[in-house]
Amino acid sequence: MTETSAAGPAAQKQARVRNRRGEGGRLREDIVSAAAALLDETGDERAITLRSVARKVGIAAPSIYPHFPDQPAIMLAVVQREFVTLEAHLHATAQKAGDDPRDRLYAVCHAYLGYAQSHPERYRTMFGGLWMPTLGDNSLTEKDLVDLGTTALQVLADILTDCAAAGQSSTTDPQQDAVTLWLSMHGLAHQRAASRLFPWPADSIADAIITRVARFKDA
Amino acid sequence: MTETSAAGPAAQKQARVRNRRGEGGRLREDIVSAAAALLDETGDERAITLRSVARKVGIAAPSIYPHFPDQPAIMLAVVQREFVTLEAHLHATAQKAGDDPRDRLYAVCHAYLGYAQSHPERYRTMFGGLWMPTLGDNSLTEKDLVDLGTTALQVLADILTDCAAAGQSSTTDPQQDAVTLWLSMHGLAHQRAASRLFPWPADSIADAIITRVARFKDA
DNA sequence: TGTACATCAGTGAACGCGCGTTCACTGATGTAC
DNA sequence: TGTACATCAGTGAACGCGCGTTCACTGATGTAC
Repeated sequence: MTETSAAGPAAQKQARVRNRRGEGGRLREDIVSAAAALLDETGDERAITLRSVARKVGIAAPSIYPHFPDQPAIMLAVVQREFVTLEAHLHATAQKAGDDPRDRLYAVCHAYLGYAQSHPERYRTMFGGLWMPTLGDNSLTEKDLVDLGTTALQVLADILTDCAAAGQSSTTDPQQDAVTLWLSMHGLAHQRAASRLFPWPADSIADAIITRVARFKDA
Repeated sequence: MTETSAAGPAAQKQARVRNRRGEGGRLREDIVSAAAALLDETGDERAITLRSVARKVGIAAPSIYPHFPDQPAIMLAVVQREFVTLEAHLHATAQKAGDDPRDRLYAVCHAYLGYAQSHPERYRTMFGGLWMPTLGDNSLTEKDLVDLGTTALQVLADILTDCAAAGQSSTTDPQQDAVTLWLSMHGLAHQRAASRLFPWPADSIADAIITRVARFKDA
């Protein structure tokens, strides 16, 4: 989860060189990166306009149109890419965490919370719901939205199934308990992303939630 | 939690009559009500502009200024009023729920979730964080923001203390566990408010969370 | 009781700004002959 | 090998719109005399 590929040269001022013939599609990636960078910098989805993104990339505003039909389409692309990044991060964490399912569950949950904490603006946007206006006013489809995040949820469900198989969790419905667990993590992650002013208790609060919601036997 | 006082006559078209002398302050309430109504209707904070609020109230745009210095000040007033409503609702629910602390805790949690479900746009705005731009760009102070929601949290903490005293919960730190419980409820409430498309499990999910996070002894 | 007047509760026109979107265009570059 | 040309990757000017904000104003109404 480094920043190297995401921010890139799109953040530069105006030294942008035109893509070679046949490589015009690269601009699409630059546009998405610029929008993500703008989100990180301003912390406000409202700052992501067609014109502000174009300025950030270093192109004229109409140059967006061959790549995106409207502003919500850019937001969707940002959010989709960010979900892929998050899910890859969770998968990698699960791999590294070793064979014990319980350890894996803790590791993945903490990785999830860590992502939200290091990219609060992106997290807020991904789950905030504001970037997706009324369907029909724009180019977004219902399927675009339903698909988001299902992979991340499945990672949790799979590990919870392993916990049950290993006799570590007393869950009888890992799929449902994974949703429950995610919802609890989301409450913590979202409030952290939304408010620095909240009366935060000890860091161990995450473990306290995981232990109990995952039905670990020593809870 | 009826709508009678909140929506009021401000929703009308253009039949607005000028307030009597000395009662100009009433316009302030009408402005807040109009902003809340606009939020319910559009589901989008971005739709709440000085001009759109003025149109909704049936006044000229500059008439806002004697009552609010800027748009964030209107948003703060909406959110503050909504928190007062929510907290009154929780208090009333706790009163009605009777003497058993455990029953009271379930009742208050369900009342909280019910509020979020019946006013998803308001809930999202109250906790979404988008309406509060960088402090310093506007008339909002840090204290304005910290104070929000502390009463609601205290309701939970008080009941959890009662649960412990009655031997129903094994919590040793009701204040911290109230925060934990609220964060879990918030995850559920916020995701409900943000996405109708989520793969929602059974309704009993709320009880499953409450029982375990509140450390009820039969969890 | 009548009347002058200060105040209150707003209005209406105007400004400059950034926005999304359109249109005709330009200049570099790969390709067909 | 040279050259004409189609295509690609964008540009620049312009439009109408809603926004926040300013300014001088208006007309009703309560009040002092």
